[in-house]
Amino acid sequence: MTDPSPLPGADHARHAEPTIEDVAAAAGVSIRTVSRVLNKSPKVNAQTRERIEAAIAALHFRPSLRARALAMRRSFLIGLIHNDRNALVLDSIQRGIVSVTAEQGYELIVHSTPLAGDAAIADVIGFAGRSRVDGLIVLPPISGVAGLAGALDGAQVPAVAVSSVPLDGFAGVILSDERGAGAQVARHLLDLGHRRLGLVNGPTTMASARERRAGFIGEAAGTADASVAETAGDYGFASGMAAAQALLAGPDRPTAIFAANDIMAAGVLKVAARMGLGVPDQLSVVGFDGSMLAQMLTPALTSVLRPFDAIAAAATRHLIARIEGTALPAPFHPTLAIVPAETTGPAPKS
Amino acid sequence: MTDPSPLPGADHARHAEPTIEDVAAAAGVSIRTVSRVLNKSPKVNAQTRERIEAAIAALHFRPSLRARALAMRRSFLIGLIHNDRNALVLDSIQRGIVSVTAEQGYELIVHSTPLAGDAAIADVIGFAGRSRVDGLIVLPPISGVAGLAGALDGAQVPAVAVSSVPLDGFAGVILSDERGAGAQVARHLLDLGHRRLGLVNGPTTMASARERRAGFIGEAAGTADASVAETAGDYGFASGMAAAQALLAGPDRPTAIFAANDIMAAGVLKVAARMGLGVPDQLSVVGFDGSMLAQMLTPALTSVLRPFDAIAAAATRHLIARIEGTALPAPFHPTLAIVPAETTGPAPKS
DNA sequence: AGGCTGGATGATACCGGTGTCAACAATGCA
DNA sequence: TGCATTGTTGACACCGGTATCATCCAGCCT
Repeated sequence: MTDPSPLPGADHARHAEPTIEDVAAAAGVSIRTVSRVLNKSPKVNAQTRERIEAAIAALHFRPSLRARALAMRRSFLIGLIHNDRNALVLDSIQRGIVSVTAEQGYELIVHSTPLAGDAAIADVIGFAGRSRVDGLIVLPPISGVAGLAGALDGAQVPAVAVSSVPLDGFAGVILSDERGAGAQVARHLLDLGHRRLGLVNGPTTMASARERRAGFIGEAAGTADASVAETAGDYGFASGMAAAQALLAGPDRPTAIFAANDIMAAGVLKVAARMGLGVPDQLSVVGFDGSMLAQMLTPALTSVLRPFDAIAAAATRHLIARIEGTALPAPFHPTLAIVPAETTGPAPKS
Repeated sequence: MTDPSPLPGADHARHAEPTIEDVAAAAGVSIRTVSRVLNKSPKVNAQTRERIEAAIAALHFRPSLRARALAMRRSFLIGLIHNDRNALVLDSIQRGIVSVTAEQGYELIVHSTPLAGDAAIADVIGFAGRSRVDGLIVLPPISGVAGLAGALDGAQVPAVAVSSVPLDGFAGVILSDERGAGAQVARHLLDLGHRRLGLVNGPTTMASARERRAGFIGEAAGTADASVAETAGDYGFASGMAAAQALLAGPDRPTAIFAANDIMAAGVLKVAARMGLGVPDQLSVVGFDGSMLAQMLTPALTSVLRPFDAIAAAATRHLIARIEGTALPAPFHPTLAIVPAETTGPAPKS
């Protein structure tokens, strides 16, 4: 059949994986027909199909992702971009992504960039071009970098952001009620009798942080004698401590503090301890994310649980649908629920 | 040159990335010569090389990883396998890996398996076969699964374990002095005057945990009136709490507890707080890993710092050297140093 | 019976690179 | 000047799949 040329360079092949040709020979058909079976084409005789499937099983044949990718001009690779140094939830997110990619025939390729700003954009575009991913999943905080979505769009790379709210340029895939969650927290604290509230904001560049703030402040405004003292935070531990120090310095310090993520809340707890403030007796604290950190802190942190694995899975499904041009799934509305733990209690009498 | 056949199926190409052929045309050479430049072959005239490199730069050409992979029968993909649900350090590890893969022309592909035991082995082998990775990096705890190394070996997949000590079947790539670190912890506590020591072990199936224990107990044995009470742990938070409850129940409770990782140490702190034991006044606690959790706890946890990013980078370098058949780098000996924080202090008088 | 129709299958080009080997020019040496 | 040698370069097959198109074979119609 083929040219009887001596095979060149000897066979230093490590894998010796069977190829589609081996399957075709075993089943007595052409490779094209095997290919049809692999792609579930309906135009194959039932008996032929069975014969081929038997051969595939017997040989433990797995089609080479890269040969297929080359021919189809698609890589079946989904890229994940992250640059968070405090990625408490990275594991859940990857688990959620892989659960979907595995069932849809994709693989997850990860790029963790140490850069920020425009350099990060260049790095991401370079990664996408190099690895030829079919699509990209972008995590905060890099997903909030201005211009990233536009750059990806320009490079024709489908991308979704694992973000709770629509991000500039990114499609709104996950629509969680951050505002409502912020309101829930305020309501929880108000119901416990707190009136002087403290807020440690997330980065104001992030829409989700702004939403949480709006919900929290809006709910508090509904109670006449309630007030909110705000401080800036950047989701980092140090910023949580700094914010707490600022909030707790004066005489009319808040009796409850809401931090926009668990990490900053941990910083608040540390400052409270140093100041000798009992939690929750003298100060209540609420975090956000429901990460494992919340449970591991002492006292256990009251926090708003976000189902990261489900969120990541939904983002992945959306991305794959976009890549394949199939019907887009409806936006995913995760439930954000406050999980009361040990850091919230009735407001002190004083 | 080529057949003037009408291009089929129209061009629904999304990327429109330039190919090696475009570069060759722009530089007025054959694709083979461009390929030589890409592979840094010395057999190219300096002027020709410059011309080609200029064309590459002008066209923003990036060679397609998958075409190259197909031709070279290598994927340039390195797989990372993890199954830890409490991956506090996953981020550092991925950052360390990517810092090396990026500079060596590889990409990182991640598989997170929800399975355990033999099913996990099958899952990993399936992943390796499907994605055709050139090599695999395996994280604990799945790296400790009996038979995994053998299975990978049988499948001809080069693999390294990011493990501190030689693991059954895996090459000893990282050789950290876990025993010495365990001894350091004991010494620290003995120097502070503690004599009744508690130990929350890691899984006894893990060599690194056994080493830490041996070092800790060995060092304590050198002090006549010192004693060590041991309990079992599985690196999980709940097991840390359970162990602490067991250790602290009796009348002659230890005045210092060493937990084999930070997560279990957090559990110990929580139990101590519930029992009203002041830390470090009545009880000292030491963790292991030096994760960000240690700093975020209150009081800040004394822990043994492990440079996970450097460890992961070293493992990656070793793996790539194995893949490419170049000289293996010397085993990496990371320094494990105890970082005193707020959870250790002088033994109580009593 | 002959032509038409549609389903099943195969031959062959192609995806974008690399490996092999031959062709060719320039150089060194006798 | 003739010839071997070295340095550059290109033609072509190939990696393992998929896409296009042609072919073959029944079954059906007039």
